This record gives sequence, structure tokens and C-alpha cells, in this order.
Amino acid sequence: MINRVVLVGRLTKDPELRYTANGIAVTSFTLAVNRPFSNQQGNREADFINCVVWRKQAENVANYLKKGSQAGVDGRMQTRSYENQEGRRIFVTEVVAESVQFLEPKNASGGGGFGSQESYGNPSPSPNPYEPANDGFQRNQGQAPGSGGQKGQTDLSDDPFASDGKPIDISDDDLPF
Amino acid sequence: MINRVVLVGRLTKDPELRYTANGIAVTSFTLAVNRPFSNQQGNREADFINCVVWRKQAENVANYLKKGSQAGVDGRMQTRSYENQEGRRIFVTEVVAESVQFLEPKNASGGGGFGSQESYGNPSPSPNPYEPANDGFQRNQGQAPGSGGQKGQTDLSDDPFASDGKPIDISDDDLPF
Amino acid sequence: MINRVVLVGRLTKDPELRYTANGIAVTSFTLAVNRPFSNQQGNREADFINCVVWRKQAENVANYLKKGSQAGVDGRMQTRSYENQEGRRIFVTEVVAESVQFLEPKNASGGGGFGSQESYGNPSPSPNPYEPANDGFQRNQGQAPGSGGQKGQTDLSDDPFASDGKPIDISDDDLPF
Amino acid sequence: MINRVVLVGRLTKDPELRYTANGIAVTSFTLAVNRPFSNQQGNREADFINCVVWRKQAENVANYLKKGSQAGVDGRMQTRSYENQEGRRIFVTEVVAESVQFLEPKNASGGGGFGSQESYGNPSPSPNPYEPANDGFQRNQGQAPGSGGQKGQTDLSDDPFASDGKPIDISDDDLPF
DNA sequence: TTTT
DNA sequence: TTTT
Repeated sequence: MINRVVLVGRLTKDPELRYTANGIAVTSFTLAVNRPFSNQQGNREADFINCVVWRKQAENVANYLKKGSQAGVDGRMQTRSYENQEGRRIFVTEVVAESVQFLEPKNASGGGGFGSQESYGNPSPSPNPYEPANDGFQRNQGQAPGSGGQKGQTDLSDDPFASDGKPIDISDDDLPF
Repeated sequence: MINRVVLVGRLTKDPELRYTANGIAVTSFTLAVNRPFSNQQGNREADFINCVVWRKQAENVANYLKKGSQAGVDGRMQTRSYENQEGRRIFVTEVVAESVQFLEPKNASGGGGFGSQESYGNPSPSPNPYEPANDGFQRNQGQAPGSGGQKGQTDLSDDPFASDGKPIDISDDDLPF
Repeated sequence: MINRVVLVGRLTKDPELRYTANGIAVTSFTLAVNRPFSNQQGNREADFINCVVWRKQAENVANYLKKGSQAGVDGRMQTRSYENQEGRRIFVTEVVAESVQFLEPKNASGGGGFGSQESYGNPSPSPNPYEPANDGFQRNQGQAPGSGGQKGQTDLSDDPFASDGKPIDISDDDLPF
Repeated sequence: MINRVVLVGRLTKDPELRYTANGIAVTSFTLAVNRPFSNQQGNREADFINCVVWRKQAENVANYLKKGSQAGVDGRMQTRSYENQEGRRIFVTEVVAESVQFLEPKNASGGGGFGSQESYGNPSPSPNPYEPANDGFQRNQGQAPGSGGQKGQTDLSDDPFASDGKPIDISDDDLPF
């Protein structure tokens, strides 16, 4: 059934790249999308929309976008639920990006050599937009994810998992492809 | 900034129509949107996306759609947060529908005389898509909401507020228009 | 760059299925999409939007949709140009559908056994939405297109090319995949 | 019925602002939207999509965007037809923008003081997206269109109609509001 | 008739 | 807490 979302906004923080147990890259980020009108108090508000991207695009986003970057997302809405630590079921709504467009100008952010290109995971894009996007991810334990060292990565944290103490609860069996 | 969502799915339950303290109609409903592919286990899953509509369209939706109805939504994603009873801040992501299209055939559901028309709130549509959609609504205490008695309403509960024991926590001061 | 279209409307005519020289199916159809408001004269107008679909979906559309069928399209806008018979360059804007959703009810149109399922061309959907959609197509000369005989096809013309006298001017070399 | 388009691209030329006989502003421009993949010959192609905006947004676009500017459009597809000089009926497909987002960085284009804000025509946006967008427009003969002299306008032609020799064939009777 |  |  039809499920389509298009957003343009700015990243509220640096994106977070992780890998599933099988080395599939997944990046999550939040887009702040300003509302076109001000509220009763005269302030412009924003919506903060959680997004995930998979595979090659995940690495592109992690490498080329950072807090404050302007980006466009074309994807689908996804809902899922999980049990939190108190045993409560938490419902989550987020956007699974099928493509992410970098909208920063070429000469932005000091000198990075990246432009306004779009990020696609592979020659046939949008394989399956319904990849699981569970809360916890496999911590990448040393295996080479196959993407390191792209230009632009240096302005991200060296270890994208440094702040990630979450338990392992995703395996590639969850991936529908 | 760009924030656009289009969905086609089926209502998981009868829509819920409420009124703000000032008599502004707001209807909430959840769309089940089937995913185009099956998961690892071979099952087709769905996303369950919460939607709200305001004003005239709210009444149309409440009058003409019910559990299982197929509908299209064109709107925007909205996030908000509230404190729950345990003092926890809960984040909510939902779709504010600017228009809702009824996709049931004319002769559907037995004998309702409604067709495949689209629901718009007013001649100039989509006034402000960022209307508040807080969790609790004013219980309508007897004032005429200005729309009752449209054909088709009979197949809905006579008192749309009967099951609504939520506290009053929205006033028209919150409405940005 | 972002290029996204979502439409719901009704086919103005039976869809036209053709095949490229290499046997790739392509179906074209026009969606009438009613405008939400009436014009100065009080009439509801419609937009008539040309759409194309490729491969498996092309065959599904040809098999299961016909004049008057309600359908949803998720795709991209595409422009192209060609020389007409007077040597004039004609510019064309159309929608390349990545997915087509059938919105007719199960029991519609007399008894056809088709439902409200979505049509996708292959397990990894939407390979390349920028397939050429030139005006003339290869007339299928006897090779098996690989899809005949699906249920529902009987209510379409036996020979989908019978009325097609257009010259051959597309080859698979034009296909970017 | 659902009819939604979202585009991000670059203006192929300076936008063209005109006025109807009643002084309603309308701006037309073409967006070049790059395709995400290269064609058979290895080149990246683009789609060239004609867009129109009305009223206040028309003036904003004319004042703040120019050839090469990056912009996002959220709107609807519209078709219309007209007789050309040879008496042939020409069919036109274009996008009626309900909102236009300026995606150029704040410090772009030398020194213009405009940022990445979105252009809306009025506090209640998107009154009627189905405004006529005929080929020829009334040449504004001296009446003040009510918007001149906004900052940024200096980098546009002083007389937006200088190159416009088209006959008058639109009147406000055509405007559905 | 096309943009970076 | 989920629809056909």
C-alpha cells in the first residue's frame, strides 16, 4: 500500500552508524523540520523526525552529514514496538529513508570536498525499505565493515560505537532479504 | 521546510471524534498500511500509523469511515511530547492529515450513501497543518458542535465521547489560528 | 535529487501493454485525478496524468486494471522529448510508476478475482525508475513475453498489440540497466 | 483525489513573474532535477519540470531565486491544454507549487540577505492549488502589483515583462477563487 | 529551450 | 492496542 514520506530538514546531531551482526550498516539520525508557521506564542516550532538508512547509504550519511547538515529524505513511515527495561511495550514511529540527498553547498563546513549528490545504497536502489530498525544494535567487534576511510569520515568520531553500550539484539535473521 | 506524507491503508478501528473546549472537531484514527513485501518468516507485515484530522474533515471522517475502511491521507508528519502519569516524557510521532480520501466503493458497507469523495475542511483547504494534537481532549459538554446529523453518522456510536474519560488539557489558546 | 509523485485516480482507458525489442514489458495509462474544488463555473475538473510502468508491474496493470479502475501510483516525474512527424520537437512530461496499487474492491467489476494488492515488478522493487518511455514501441513479434495467461487477463484484448501500428524505435540499448 | 508532488532541483533560468489582469502574481520556472543514476551511455540525465506559483509566493520566488538556485517544491500535478498558433491542441503537464523552499545557503550568491526560508503566499497556505496556469498572461499595464521593492529584487530584471510579447488571454474570471 |  |  502507498506509504511515502519526503522531508527536508537539518540533522539534530551527528548521525550514528552501527552494524548488524552480519556487518550490514545502518545509520540513524533525527531531522529537525521547521514548521511553516508560528504557533500561538509567535514562535516557529519544528518536528523532530527519527530516520534510519541502511547499507551503503548508511555509510554515506555517516561520512558526509553531521549535526546541522541540511538533508532531504525520501522514504517510508515505519512503526515497530519493543519492550523497555520496565517491561512496557513502547511504540515507535520512524522514517526508513530510501534515499538521502545532501543539500549542503559544495563549499560548506570548512572545506569538505562533498557536494549536493544523493546517496544511494546500490545501483538498484530501494531494495527493501522494510528493514528492521530495532533499538539495540550489534556492536561491531572488529570486523571490517567494508567502507572505512572514505573522505569526509575524519570529521566524525573515530569510533562510531564508543558511546553505544546497548546489548546485542539484532541478528541478520531479522533482515528480510 | 518540506514535510509531506501520503498514505493509503485501512482504519484499524472506528475513528474517534472529539472537540476542543471551543468546539473544534478533531478526529484521530490509525491506518494499517501493509508493507509490500513479506518478512523473513514469510508474513506480510503492516505499519500502524496514527493520524489526526481537524474541523470539517474530522467530522467527515468520523461520519463516513469506520474500522476496516480504506482511506488515503495526504498530510504532514508531526512530533510532540507529553508527560505521562508517571512523569515520563513520551514522544509521539503522527500524521496530521490535510486531506482524507475515502476509497471505499460507493456501494460498500451495506447501504451507506457515500462514495469515493475527498474530505476537505473548508473551501481554502489546509489552513494550518500544525494544529496541536495532544493526547487528551475536552469532553464536549452539551454544546452543539455544528455538524451532527450528517447521513452516515448512524453507523457510528451515538455518543462519540462515551468512552472518553480523559482529563481536559487542551484549550483553544493552544490552537495557532 | 528528490523527485516523488503520489497519485490516486481512475484509468481513462484500458492500459496499453507493449514490449521492447528485448521483451521488456511496458504499460502506459492515463490517470484522471479529480481536483478537490470546483472551478469558476462550478464544475469539478480533473487532471489527466500519463503514467508508465515497466516489467512485471506492467503486466499486472495490463491484466488487472481497465478503464475506470481506481488505482494509486507512487513514482517519479519524467520529461523527455521527441521529434514529431513535422520535425517539431515535442516535450513530454509523465509519471514513471514505481508501484501501482489496485484500489478496486475485491468484488468489483462483475467478478474478477483480483483484490487490492499492490503491483511490484520484482523482489527488489523500483530498480531504476528512469527507464525510457519513448513514444513508439517494438511490436512484439511472436516471442513469449513471459507472462501470458495470468488470471484476469481474459477480460483484456487477446492481442494487446493489435491496435499498435507504431514504428520500431526503441531497443534495449536504450535501457539503462 | 490524491495528487502530490515533491521535487528538489535547480532553476534552469531566472523565474518569470507575471500578473493577471487583476494583479494576481504568478511565477513560472523550470526545475532541473537530476536523475539518481546514469543512462546506458554513462551520463547523468535530468528531468526538466515546469512549475508555477501564485500570489505572494510568486513574488518571493521571483525575488529570491534565479538561474541555478536550488529549491524544493511541494505541490500538485496539473494538466491543461490550449490551441497553438497552428490551431493544434497542445497538452501541458506542470506542477502547481503550494510551497517553495529556498535551499541556497544564507551566504550564497554574493550578498543577498536571504536564507533558507520557505515561501508561502499567506498565513493560511495553499488556498486553491488549482489555479489556471495558461500559457499567455496579461501584461501588467502600470497598476501597482502590491509587492515591488522587496530586498533582493535588484538582481532581477527591472521589468519582468520586458521580454513578454504574448497576447492577453487570461482574465481573473479564470481564477477559481 | 535547460541546472550544479 | 491493530486493517483486508
